[in-house]
Amino acid sequence: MKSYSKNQLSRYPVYLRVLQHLQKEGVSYVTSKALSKEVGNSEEQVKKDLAAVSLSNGMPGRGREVASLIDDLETFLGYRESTKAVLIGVGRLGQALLDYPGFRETGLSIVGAFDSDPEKIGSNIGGLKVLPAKDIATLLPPLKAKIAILCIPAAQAQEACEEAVKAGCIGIWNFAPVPLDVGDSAIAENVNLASSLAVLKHRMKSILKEE
Amino acid sequence: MKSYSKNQLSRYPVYLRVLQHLQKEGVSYVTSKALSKEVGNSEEQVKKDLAAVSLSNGMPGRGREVASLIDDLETFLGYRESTKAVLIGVGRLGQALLDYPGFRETGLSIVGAFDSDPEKIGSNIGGLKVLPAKDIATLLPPLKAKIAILCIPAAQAQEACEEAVKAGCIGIWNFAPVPLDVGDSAIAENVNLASSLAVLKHRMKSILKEE
DNA sequence: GCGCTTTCGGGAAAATTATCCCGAGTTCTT
DNA sequence: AAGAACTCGGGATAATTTTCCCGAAAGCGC
Repeated sequence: MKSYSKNQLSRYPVYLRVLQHLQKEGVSYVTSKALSKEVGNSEEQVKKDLAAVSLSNGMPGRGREVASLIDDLETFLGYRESTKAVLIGVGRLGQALLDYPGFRETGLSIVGAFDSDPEKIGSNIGGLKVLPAKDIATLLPPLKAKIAILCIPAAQAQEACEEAVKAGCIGIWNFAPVPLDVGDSAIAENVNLASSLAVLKHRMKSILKEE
Repeated sequence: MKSYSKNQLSRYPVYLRVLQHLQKEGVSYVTSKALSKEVGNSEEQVKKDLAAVSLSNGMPGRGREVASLIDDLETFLGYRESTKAVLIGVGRLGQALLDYPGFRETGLSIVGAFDSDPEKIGSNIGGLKVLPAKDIATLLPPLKAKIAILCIPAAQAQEACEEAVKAGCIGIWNFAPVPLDVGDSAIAENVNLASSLAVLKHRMKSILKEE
């Protein structure tokens, strides 16, 4: 079976987003070249990426059918099937994620929220009743969530991660800025804003120097 | 001059975070092997990464000095100097970022907030008075911000991006899920949650299959 | 219908990134 | 104090990722 690098996987949602936008504008065929302009990658990379997940072929001289590309990408990315997740840590960031309407179209449905703050437990945030974090072991399994979204301070992340994995989660979406040890029975994906910012700041230096 | 790949740059804040944690625990020397265990990368990669930004050498048989590594990393990452930024779009996510205390230690200071919602304009959020987005052209330049943090819906991102660049920003930290065209005089860095989630979901498949 | 242009597909080459490996120097153990 | 065990640094090797390139096929203009 084909394998996909992290970078390559990251590009697919971008293609999909652009294709959906094109479709809304009534475009029904698109060339790799045109798509590469939109997303900022090279034409060859777009071609290889699409060929790797698309069942249909492009037409020489015309391009690829937008509708079937969207089909293929949504299927490949699992947008068509629902994946259940729980959110751990209902702070500002956690609330922002609960509120984010875009998750629905990616097939992610947040079915539970946990927090350790007594003031928040029991309250209703984003349509979910906040559950006590200390009872994850008993309250999480019945929710059948496969993903745990960690929006808690770094100091508590490892512990929460372990509890979530024990409670049946196989994916940890980690927004805390620390590396996690998830063991072999789960996957961790980190969203590290400090890393993203480091890349931006370093790239900015080259512009400052040129001027 | 040495160049750094995006992935490599992303790793440095992770090293730094772990080193700071070790220092708090009273550790003064660390080996590449020990550090590699903490961050989950290979030992060789850690060695190369650190050698690329560190002025000091490690001691065979003993490792590297934690304090000087922290020094070197903070300097390299620009944590020691303040970088000014404005935030555009004070929704849930924007407010979460305004609130995030971790930015201060990375040298990022948010000096202004813009929104187009009349209800929000003029209100005080996170210690900043929200300014009208339509007046970015005149209100942004005096703030001397080099970075614009875009927390707005996809449909408005490109326009806001162009305004920010025109107003003097050379870095666009884009939280909208669309690729931006920033021209040659600026750098864009995307935080695309859909991409991150796509990576996680795809990796999770391998675990589901094994069982 | 017939060239001309465009675009695809995929093999080959180039570039980049990560890993392997070994000599040299330092600490630890006995 | 001498040998064993680590660890660093950095060159060499391997793997991966990206780019280059060309034949074939489809659309377009005349």
